[in-house]
Amino acid sequence: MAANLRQVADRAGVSVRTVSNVVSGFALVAPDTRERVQRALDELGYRPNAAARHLRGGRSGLVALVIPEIASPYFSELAAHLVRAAEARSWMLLVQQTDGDPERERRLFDGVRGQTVDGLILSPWALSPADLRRNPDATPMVLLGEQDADGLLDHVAVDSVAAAADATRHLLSLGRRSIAAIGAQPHLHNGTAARRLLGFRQALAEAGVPADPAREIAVDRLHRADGAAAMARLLDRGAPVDAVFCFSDQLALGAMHAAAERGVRVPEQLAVAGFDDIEDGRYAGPTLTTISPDKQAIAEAALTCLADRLARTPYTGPARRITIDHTLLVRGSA
Amino acid sequence: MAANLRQVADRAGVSVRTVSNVVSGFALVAPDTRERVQRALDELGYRPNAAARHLRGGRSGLVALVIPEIASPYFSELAAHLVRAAEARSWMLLVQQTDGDPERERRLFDGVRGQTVDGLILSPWALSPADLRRNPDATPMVLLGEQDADGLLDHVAVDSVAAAADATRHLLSLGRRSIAAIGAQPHLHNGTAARRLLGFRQALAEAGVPADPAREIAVDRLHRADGAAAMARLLDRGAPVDAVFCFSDQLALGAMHAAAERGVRVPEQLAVAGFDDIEDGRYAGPTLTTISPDKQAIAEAALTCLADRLARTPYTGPARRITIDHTLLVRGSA
DNA sequence: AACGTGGCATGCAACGTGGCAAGTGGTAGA
DNA sequence: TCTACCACTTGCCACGTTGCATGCCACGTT
Repeated sequence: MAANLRQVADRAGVSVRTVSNVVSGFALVAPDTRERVQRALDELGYRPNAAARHLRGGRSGLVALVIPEIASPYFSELAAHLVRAAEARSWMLLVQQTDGDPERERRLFDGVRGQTVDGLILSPWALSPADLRRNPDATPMVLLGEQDADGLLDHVAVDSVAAAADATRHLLSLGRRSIAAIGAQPHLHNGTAARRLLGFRQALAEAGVPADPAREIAVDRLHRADGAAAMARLLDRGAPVDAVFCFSDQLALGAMHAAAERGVRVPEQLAVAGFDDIEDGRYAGPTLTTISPDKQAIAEAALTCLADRLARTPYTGPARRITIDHTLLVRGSA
Repeated sequence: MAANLRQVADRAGVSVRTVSNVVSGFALVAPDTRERVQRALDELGYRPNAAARHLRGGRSGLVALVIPEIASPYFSELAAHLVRAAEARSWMLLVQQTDGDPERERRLFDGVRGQTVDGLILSPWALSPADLRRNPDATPMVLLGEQDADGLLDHVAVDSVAAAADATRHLLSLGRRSIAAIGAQPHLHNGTAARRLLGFRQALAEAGVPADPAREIAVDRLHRADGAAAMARLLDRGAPVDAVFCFSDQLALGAMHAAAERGVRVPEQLAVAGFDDIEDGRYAGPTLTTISPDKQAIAEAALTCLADRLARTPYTGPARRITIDHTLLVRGSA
């Protein structure tokens, strides 16, 4: 097995080049020659050598996805869409995780490229805009989320300001006025958290509800445990809270868990809204009201960006900033 | 950028071969030469060309993970461990999903190999043992789960019979006697489901509880929705059920959801146990009692198998069947 | 009969790297 | 002074593929 073009060519009595033409199907080959070669291909079980094609053609057929954590439901659901969308474009998806570590993030950001992958889909966590701008080679790259790199890089994201405002307005529409936000990340260059906080504040301001910094809870990570801890802090402080907008569903699920542990009823005493529309939220008790980004559209848009950049290499056109639709899904928790 | 050995060699005033020696660090190079070359490497920002190395050396540094769904929490958590374990061995992980489609499964099983990846980690869903045995090239391969391919392929799995029996015995120890099982898959060549059913039956038999086929519910997939539907069928039938062992946590979470919808209290009226120990279970209401497989150990074992096979290619030694430890985690649901 | 054309097939070269074995220059010992 | 040896360096080749340019042949035209 592992026959190469030369062996197939010998067997079919033609040149290597002709076999290559048959395999790629593009060049001009006489029908009977084509058939003879095809038979040899089948008999020997020929499979194109990816390494040689990569070396010759400069394309690996690989796209890297660099994210904080693949085990996080939002990212694993997104990865599922990306794998499918990539397959439709004859790409395969390489998954790398940074574990939220800036050093690893920088290393992967620099390292995965180097002719290994055709493109890079990066969800930055701690990298600063300055880090991001430093794109040493011409590897096409798309950023997920709103990192505000001065519009120099392709971005795909929902409008976090609008979405956060939508969620907050919904909580306001329920008559809640003591609304907290969980998920601020002032210590990170994380445009996403900052923009969700902005949308939250805007909606409160619109409704004439005074901002209360004590109700804006920062978290280190976006795990359930962080949401639970934040909720616990909020409740144990004793200040009135009748609703909470969490910047991710994971945070929201953790927050609901902490509320349940303290006997606080959701949604009666505490309305909870999340962000991401992960599957768990649909089965939580109560089911989670959330902002649903169109994940399939994100995947499609990201790959389209890469494909476009790749088509005209080196394409140094203006960065694209693609905004993806979102929906407010009202369920049981708010 | 994208300098190659030749350019570095020209700059350093040495031969390509010497630069290669410096880069790989293995051969004999005079200290001052090494330093000079190193400077040229740094100045030009040299990065080894993955394609050329792959072509020359036959190793791509890639391992493929072929699973039904990356969005499924069990698999995404496992993938997280695999990415980390792979990185420790200088491998990168390529993720492919079959969506439970036998045709795609077969295609990926055959197709990903072909010199593209150094190894294959496969979690078969619908492929028959006969399909699995047909390993056309020598690409090292590890199976996750118990597919019973006559011991011809490397396997890594927990002992599903023992684990299912452990979970069932726990339900029995609570005094429950009307115990159902959700997750049978008689229509698939799925050794895992079959073995969990076997363990379930064994534990019942040990306790002298008669087997009741009507309490063994089959499912098509392992999603929450399947668990919810199965639970609904079970409850709506009106036959007494005071406990249920689900073959996955996703099924269990769905089942708990369906129970809650019908006002059935867990664990008072219905004890629920799952399998997989996914993160959601730790935050469900009530928290989910489950069998916890050591996922990190699975990841390590799978990669070790691949590495061993790869080290002595073509290693046609006997297949290894590695059994991974599991623990029963007793939490709120049972 | 010589020529041009178009359909098809082929040889050469190169992508960047690393194994192999030979080559270089210098030093120590005979 | 010659040789043997050592430490270091190098040229050549092959991995499998595809772009390019060219070769060959048959057929129809002039």
